[in-house]
Amino acid sequence: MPELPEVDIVKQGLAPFLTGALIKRVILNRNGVRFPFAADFAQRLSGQTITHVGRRAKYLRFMLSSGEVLLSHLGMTGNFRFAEPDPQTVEINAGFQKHDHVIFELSSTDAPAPFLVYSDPRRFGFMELVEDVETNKFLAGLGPEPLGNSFTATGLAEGLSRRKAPIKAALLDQRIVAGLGNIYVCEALHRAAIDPRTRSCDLLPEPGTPGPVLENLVIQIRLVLNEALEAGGSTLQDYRNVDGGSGYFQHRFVVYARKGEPCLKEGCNGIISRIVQSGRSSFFCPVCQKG
DNA sequence: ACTTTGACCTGTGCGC
DNA sequence: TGCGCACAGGTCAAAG
Repeated sequence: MPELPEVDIVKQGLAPFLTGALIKRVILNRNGVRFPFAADFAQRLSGQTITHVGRRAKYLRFMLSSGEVLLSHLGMTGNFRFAEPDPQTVEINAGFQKHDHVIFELSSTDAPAPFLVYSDPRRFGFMELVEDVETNKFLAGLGPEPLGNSFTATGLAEGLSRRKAPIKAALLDQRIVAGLGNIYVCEALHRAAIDPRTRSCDLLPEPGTPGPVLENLVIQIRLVLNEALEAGGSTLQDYRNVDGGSGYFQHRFVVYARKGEPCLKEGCNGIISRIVQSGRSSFFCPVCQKG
């Protein structure tokens, strides 16, 4: 899926066109994606104006004039695009594609096309209308934004201090830090020279102090996310920005998907390994990534 | 309380 | 060419 940088690029692509746009109606091409849509989902959206488009962790948040918020998670393969209906067809949803599940008809002065289409082949994403963002179950337990001021080495140390799970699994846990996924955890751990199998609690020199290793890890997480943002995110297969374009950060992966290739760290002669942790691939250099 | 595993889906690429 | 298998950016519920 889109991780934090990709979701943010989507937000940046949507915000200029959706802010102030009126949702004239919503067409659902199936009952739900990952979760079923509420029975009145389309009806509650119709007639609303989008007042703001934001992001929290990997969630998009569309603030509505009603005060409700449309929460959208892209899962692994979710994407938004603007589309024109086929003028030759009578049916409103003709001309759309197999996995176009939700179609918003907009009244917007400057959107590239009058329809905003949510497409998601694997249907791991979901959309939900929430009345109170503060108490929403998906948002309530999230950890700090990794690019925000509340993400600190001290706070990270607190979260890891009693954890015996590998650091790889802990950084994927959105309650520890919110927005990282498999790619950027692999890349950040390589930059920080940390073996992904290291027990989280072992990264603290002593309980209560983050120490230089976690201080550096925080810096490296921020760096890799910022570099990915500047590159427009990473495109593997499905991820596309709102314009249908690719990101470019995949060309700058140092470990992810590089099994068997040489480590690119200056002076390191290691070969990138792939192991499975918590059912996910971890790529790392066994030579320069030590606990 | 913490950790791991299975489940949810479709598509793609590879070996045979 | 076709088939089966492994794998893919995520996260939740259930089981250990």
